[in-house]
Amino acid sequence: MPRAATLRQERTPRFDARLLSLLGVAARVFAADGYDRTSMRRIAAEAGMSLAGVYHYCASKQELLYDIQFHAFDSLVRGLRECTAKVVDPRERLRAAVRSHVRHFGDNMDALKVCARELHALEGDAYRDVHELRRAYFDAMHDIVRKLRPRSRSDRQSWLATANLFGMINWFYQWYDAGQAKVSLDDLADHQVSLFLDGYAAPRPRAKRGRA
Amino acid sequence: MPRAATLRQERTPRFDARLLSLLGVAARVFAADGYDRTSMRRIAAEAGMSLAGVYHYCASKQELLYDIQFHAFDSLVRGLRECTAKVVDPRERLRAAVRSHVRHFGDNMDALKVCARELHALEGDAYRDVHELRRAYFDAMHDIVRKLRPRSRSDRQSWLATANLFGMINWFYQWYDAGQAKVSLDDLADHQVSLFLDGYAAPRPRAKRGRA
DNA sequence: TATTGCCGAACGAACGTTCGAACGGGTGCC
DNA sequence: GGCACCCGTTCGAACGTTCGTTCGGCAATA
Repeated sequence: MPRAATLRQERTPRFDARLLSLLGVAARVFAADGYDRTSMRRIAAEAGMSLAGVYHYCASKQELLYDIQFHAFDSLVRGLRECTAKVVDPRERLRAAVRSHVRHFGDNMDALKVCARELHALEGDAYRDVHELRRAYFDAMHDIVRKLRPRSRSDRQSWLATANLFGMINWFYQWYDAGQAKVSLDDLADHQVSLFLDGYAAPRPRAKRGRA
Repeated sequence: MPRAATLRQERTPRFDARLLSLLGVAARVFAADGYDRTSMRRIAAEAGMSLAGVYHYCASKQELLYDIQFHAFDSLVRGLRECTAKVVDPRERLRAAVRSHVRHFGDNMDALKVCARELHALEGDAYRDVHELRRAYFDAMHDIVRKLRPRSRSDRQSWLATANLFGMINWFYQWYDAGQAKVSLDDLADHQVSLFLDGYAAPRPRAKRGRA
């Protein structure tokens, strides 16, 4: 399966728009019911077309899943680069990164659920492609975390911290309901950054960086 | 489906042992391939029995999943109570709780993966039962977190912190490989507790509790 | 007429589950 | 001891359903 096949070879604008809409429907149903429990017939029905009609826009069910995950991580990586490009202070870089992540997935929770749960449903090159993108995204975040404590010699500490940071900012798909949320996405991101940087027991003992 | 049906009505010791072994095989395969992608034929083969033989020990595929999740959370809740029973210091209570959690799932990663990913595969009463247990476990951990800052009026802060703590200590099934791990489970738990309590930017600014 | 968009109908495979029958070691009766 | 009988255990074979995918064809558009 070529990388992002359906997204690369350009068709008519109408075709691209319909495909994008189809991917949105597929992501929603995959997120709600799980990839394997979702039938192509269900996707077709929710997209308002026939079963065979779906196969006019994609080659297979797995390609739908691949496109969803590839697109999600691709725009995630690009968003991270843009958001942190002009920020130099390490703590503010982290805040920008987490805000980008949380906002991105909060606005598009379906894709996050699919990415978090259905990587293993991909096979062969599709798996490798998405896995590579995930790795690139992790490494970018790891770099940001590493610069928080530049004098730390061992990479293990920063690696572990990054893994746990991802735990925080990825797990929220399990409990965050964008519809009736009591906290905004930016507030959530700030909470997570402050938790990660200064901990819960001592929320603001450090005067080094003034955040009231 | 009655609560833990197959575990409650006691059969011969041989029966119970074989069922327990079957549940272990099922958890392993579910964790590796996902609940829906796993066929009963595959479970039967890995368990060394015939397809029909599996149905001698369980009523359905979903009951296998239910028993795995119920047993996991049940022993998790009980382990939490035991580990924190005699600890009074709030920080040490949290450490004991996280150690219990990480050790429990680190020794039994299959069950954690299944619990984290396959709750929605349960239906009806089975879903409600497991959901209830999860809620009870979360509430117990929330109580521990709350006592870290007793003067905090709002519950929202502690609730958010607990949710993010669960993100850390649950997400590690995504990257922790018990086989070739560079850190022990207890070290990982300590790292997570220290990260949660004091943050990454200031690893040990508090002299209150001395951990070199 | 040629191409694109789309559909109804079907195909082969795999699925979860069921059923009837066989095996094998106890138990009681002759 | 020999025998019938039961019950826990296991199995092969099948059932009905659902799945992903394909194919021939029909409108509409250019």
